[in-house]
Amino acid sequence: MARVTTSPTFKRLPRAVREQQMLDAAVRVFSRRGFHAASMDEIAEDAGISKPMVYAYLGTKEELFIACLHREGTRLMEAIVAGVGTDLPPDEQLWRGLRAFFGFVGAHRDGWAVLYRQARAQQPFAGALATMRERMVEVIGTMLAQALAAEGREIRDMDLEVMAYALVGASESLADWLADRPDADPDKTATRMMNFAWVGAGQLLHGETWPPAPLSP
Amino acid sequence: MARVTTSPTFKRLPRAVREQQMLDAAVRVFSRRGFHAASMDEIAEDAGISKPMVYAYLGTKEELFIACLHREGTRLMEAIVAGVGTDLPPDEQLWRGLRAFFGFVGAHRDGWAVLYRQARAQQPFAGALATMRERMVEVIGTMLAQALAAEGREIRDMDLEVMAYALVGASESLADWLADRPDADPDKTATRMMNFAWVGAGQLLHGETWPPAPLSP
DNA sequence: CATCATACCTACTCGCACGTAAGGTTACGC
DNA sequence: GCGTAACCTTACGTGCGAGTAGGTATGATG
Repeated sequence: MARVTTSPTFKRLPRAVREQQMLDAAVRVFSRRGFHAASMDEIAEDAGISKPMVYAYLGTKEELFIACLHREGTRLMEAIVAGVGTDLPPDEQLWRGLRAFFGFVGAHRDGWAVLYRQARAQQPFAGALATMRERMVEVIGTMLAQALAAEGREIRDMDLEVMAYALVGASESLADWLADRPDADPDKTATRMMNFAWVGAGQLLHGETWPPAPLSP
Repeated sequence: MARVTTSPTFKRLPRAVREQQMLDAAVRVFSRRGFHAASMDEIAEDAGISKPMVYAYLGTKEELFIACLHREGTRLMEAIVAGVGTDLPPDEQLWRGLRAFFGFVGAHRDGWAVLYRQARAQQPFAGALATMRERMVEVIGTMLAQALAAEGREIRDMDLEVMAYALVGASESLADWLADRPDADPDKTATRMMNFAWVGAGQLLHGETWPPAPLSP
């Protein structure tokens, strides 16, 4: 069938490059439309390529979404573990983790939207996301457990897990807050989160803050 | 066209009753399938009624979802304001709010899933949900502001807002945790949340807890 | 008992978007 | 220079599900 095909003859690129472009486009489109409302046509167009290429390289819509999820998730994890030094006091570790986390979200708002806002809701992906969250909860849990061990104290495992969940949840919520406010500063957000998580609302209301800065630096 | 229509001739019910049945069904189906994967046919079938009735009473799929959102949201809000007494010390107020909140989620897991897991992701509804969350944030913010005023202290508005967001976010996260664990106890979850939010991770690790119960009652 | 409104049904239309068949075109090795 | 493989296209087939047309029962009111 195909007609003369050629308009101004676009550049041909190696597969690896195109794949990244497609993933970039997919993340953008999924992020602003949602999984279902996003059409493969729009993703292809946004990537400057035609639809069958997307199918040829990344497979079906679901597989494409999984690929996005995987890439963004890996990036986030890497950013965090790179930020958290080892062998530091627990509050310092937490602080660095939060800084890295909010830094990432501030710099990759689309990725964040795909990763959490979308994946959490859509049935087939909730599992994959849950796995990622487990890992984060585990990381935080381990950190807290070490802090406890250093003090020679003990808390039930479930309490630790719940605490880690609360921490992760609060962070996710503030990440949403941050993602919706382009002018907000990731570092300030991290500071506020740290104050809330470490010092607690009760002490915070009494004027206590996490060392050394006052509540609003 | 229509055939003999009648099998054993089901009960005819007044509109108000059917509407509630439909909403019940819609919440169930939306909750387990997600907005898009849910079909109007399945909702109708689950409600024990045929599709055109749904359109006649509740309108299009979007409108139906909005109706679910509205009903569940109102119920949640009512449960909370009923729980929070007025003119109590702030920690007591927070504690009661959390109890009511987790109690509601424990008893209406489907409603919770629709309200948050779904609405947050789907484009057209994010706005409506955001409004509801604003209200909650405002309620909490006001509460915190009163607590501050009682102490004669002051914090920037934005810090209060962020703190409220963190609190709401942590609660949502634990609500998810709770919704996924049928055997978990809402009251215990509320206790853990209260400890985390009020006392803070730092003090918690030192063995401090919120009065009067120890960490795991 | 006629009449009207309300509850309720079966059986369709129709568009959208996933996924694909079949065929062009450029680049690179030999 | 020539084959062949990788890149890229247009133009479909197809299924599913939102929404509707048009008709049937039932109960209330005169």
